[in-house]
Amino acid sequence: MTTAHELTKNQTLVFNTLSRADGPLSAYTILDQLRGDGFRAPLQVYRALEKLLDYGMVHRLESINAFVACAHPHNHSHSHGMTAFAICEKCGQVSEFSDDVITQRVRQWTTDNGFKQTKTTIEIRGVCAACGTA
Amino acid sequence: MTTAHELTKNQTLVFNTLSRADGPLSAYTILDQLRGDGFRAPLQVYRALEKLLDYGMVHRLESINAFVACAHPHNHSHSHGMTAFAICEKCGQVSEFSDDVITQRVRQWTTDNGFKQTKTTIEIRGVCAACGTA
DNA sequence: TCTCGATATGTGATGTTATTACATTAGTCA
DNA sequence: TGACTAATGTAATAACATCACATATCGAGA
Ligand SMILES: [Zn+2]
Ligand SMILES: [Zn+2]
Ligand SMILES: [Zn+2]
Ligand SMILES: [Zn+2]
Repeated sequence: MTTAHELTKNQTLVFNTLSRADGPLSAYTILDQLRGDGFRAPLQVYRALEKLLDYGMVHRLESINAFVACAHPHNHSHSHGMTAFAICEKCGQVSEFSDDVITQRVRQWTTDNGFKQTKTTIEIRGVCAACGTA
Repeated sequence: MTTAHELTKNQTLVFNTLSRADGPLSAYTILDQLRGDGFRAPLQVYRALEKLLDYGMVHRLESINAFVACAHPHNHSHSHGMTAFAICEKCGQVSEFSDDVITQRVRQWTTDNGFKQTKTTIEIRGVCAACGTA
């Protein structure tokens, strides 16, 4: 079901920047990294991000105003469930996972309450195993 | 276990503003509503919000950069579980709830992965029952 | 091939959200 | 009193995001 999306030049540049990064980047950090490629304005980044988010290739981390490449590069659908993120406040590493039980419980609540969900954000802030023992 | 906190003047003003509102407010909206009470700068709002968040009297909605008074005004602890929010994109109404199963599953993941969580954000965006049938 | 419409891009200005830095005021307690 | 802490006031700045308008690119059909 994974549709291959033909990325435009700017989308490719932004996606590659995120893919190479070892953690989430802010839009302005991406902009700075792409100055050498001709990027001059935030909108160039935000427009590319908008598409990449649509395609499911990138996620937005609401709690830190940053963006990260999807951890499942060959399966951009996330068709079955909601995605959760654990964000380390020490090293910035993000772990992406999904949990069917959580997905079901959220769906249960929305069903029970007549709420039509369009997007769900689950972000766990804290300290990762590596940083916790360091 | 609910500790009564003595609020300062600014904290009281900000909390009352949020309590009277029928939905979440941005810090700058709060500021505007408090101009008549002598508020002149964002920091006055942010400093009060910081304390109110500490006390658990107010929640920050990460996905919309806004703040809302806790829906459980006489029990600011949230001691037992994580709080989730359903945010209507039509009318702005926020429903606050907590689900033990979700809390347990998140804890399970963090335990399994050695992740020390400090705060967890769960926000469901969509359309509430009232707006969905309107 | 030409024209049209849709999509993508370039650019400056502006809007929105949050913090830094420093000065001042008010309460607490030897 | 003096010394300390918490709270407040204010200006400036930083960080994040969008609007408005111009230009470019590309493909479907006349
Ligand atoms: Zn993903
Ligand atoms: Zn870490
Ligand atoms: Zn609450
Ligand atoms: Zn609604």
